[in-house]
Amino acid sequence: MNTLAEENYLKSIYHLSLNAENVSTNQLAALLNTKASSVTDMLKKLADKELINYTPYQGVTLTPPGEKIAINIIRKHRLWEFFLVEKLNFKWDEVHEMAEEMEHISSNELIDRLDRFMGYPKYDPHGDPIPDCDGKFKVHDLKPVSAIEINESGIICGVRDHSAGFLQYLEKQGLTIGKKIKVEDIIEFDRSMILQMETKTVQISREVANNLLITL
Amino acid sequence: MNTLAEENYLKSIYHLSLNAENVSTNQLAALLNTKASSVTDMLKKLADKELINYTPYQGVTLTPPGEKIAINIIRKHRLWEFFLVEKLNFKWDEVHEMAEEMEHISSNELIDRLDRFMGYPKYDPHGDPIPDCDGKFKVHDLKPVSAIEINESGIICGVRDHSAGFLQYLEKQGLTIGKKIKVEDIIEFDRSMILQMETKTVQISREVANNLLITL
DNA sequence: AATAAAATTTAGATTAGTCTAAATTTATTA
DNA sequence: TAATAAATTTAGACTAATCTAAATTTTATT
Repeated sequence: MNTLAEENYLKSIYHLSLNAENVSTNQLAALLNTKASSVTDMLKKLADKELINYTPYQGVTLTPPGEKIAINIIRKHRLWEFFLVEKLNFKWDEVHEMAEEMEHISSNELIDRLDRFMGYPKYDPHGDPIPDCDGKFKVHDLKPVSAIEINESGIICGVRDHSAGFLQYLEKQGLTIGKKIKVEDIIEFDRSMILQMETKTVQISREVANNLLITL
Repeated sequence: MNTLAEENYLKSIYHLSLNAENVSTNQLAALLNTKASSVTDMLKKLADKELINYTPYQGVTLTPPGEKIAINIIRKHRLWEFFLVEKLNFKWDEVHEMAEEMEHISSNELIDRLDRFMGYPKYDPHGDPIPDCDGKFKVHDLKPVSAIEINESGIICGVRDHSAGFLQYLEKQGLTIGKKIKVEDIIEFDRSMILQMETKTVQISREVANNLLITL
């Protein structure tokens, strides 16, 4: 098995890989709250284990075995988040830190049974897809609210920013997963958006619109 | 917060304290699968933190704060074991290793909610009492089957040996928590015992009888 | 293309937890 | 009670993961 630190590096490389071909040392250092020199050391170790492809100065990518491990950790993280919200009634902004610890519980049998216990959920409380026991998951393509025009509408299906502060703000505005919204107007001055919802109208900044994801 | 190693030492000291006033370095080394010299190092560290009372060569006891931490870890361990058996349908011999990891999930809010979710269970799958959120628990006094006479009876309420092998053996014989047994005979030669149960009669060795706990 | 800036790696040190081997203390026993 | 055995601690070393500071490589800019 891999150490906690190794698992966290693989997970971070996976996440950063979604936005860029090669993941850089500095990107990892920033995400992992560590120093670039520490990252370099770990990259060598992971490369020795053939979990990443590492060329000095050129960044890294995951090998297939490395990606498998990363996805398995993400599966665990999201299933535990689902458990915490659905079974223990935590709010969606409260579960991230706990799941950061729980994702390292090693047993796959445990996580598969947890999956069954909860009825094989497809999405976690933030709308992120939960990989199945073979690591497969739908990448339903979402767009930020900021990308749609006046009078277009969609259903809230995810967030880009997972910080507690952002999630709490959304909760307060009623902008939660599954809600239908329609763009009523866009303010020219700051491009903030006025959204029509079932029972009310809310105004959100461009920043918020960029981080709120919908399907049409 | 304390490290994983520290938590495991405190937990082990607690368990060993139940059988002896002072816990010795070698006892800890044996239980933790480590060397006496490693134990000494850790004892110094825990003494610095005032979690144990340590006098060189004389063994250790837990301080009140140390005991509180130990009991909290045991609470977590037993609640997770209960969860694994009751909600995820694991068998009683399968859950120990998983709970060894899960007991270190730090959030107390999480464990309190888990407790509520399961209806505040009083005993774990092996019959051990689960401390409540204030660390209190009943120490119902059990005796080994080997301590009762012919024609006396009792209800199985716990085990001394928690190894998977022993638990599997008990399961196969139907000697599980809650079952009523009566001593029908004791074989003089090896003091093995013949137990009358609801639907059948089983013979168990003295060794087994010593490790199977009942209430009268 | 030369130089400056940014990114990355290397070198050497640090901490937690562990180890072996040697030294010391306590317990046992002849 | 002196010698021996057992238990424990100390000394010094090791590994994983991190750090700072210096060196190197890549990228950007005149």
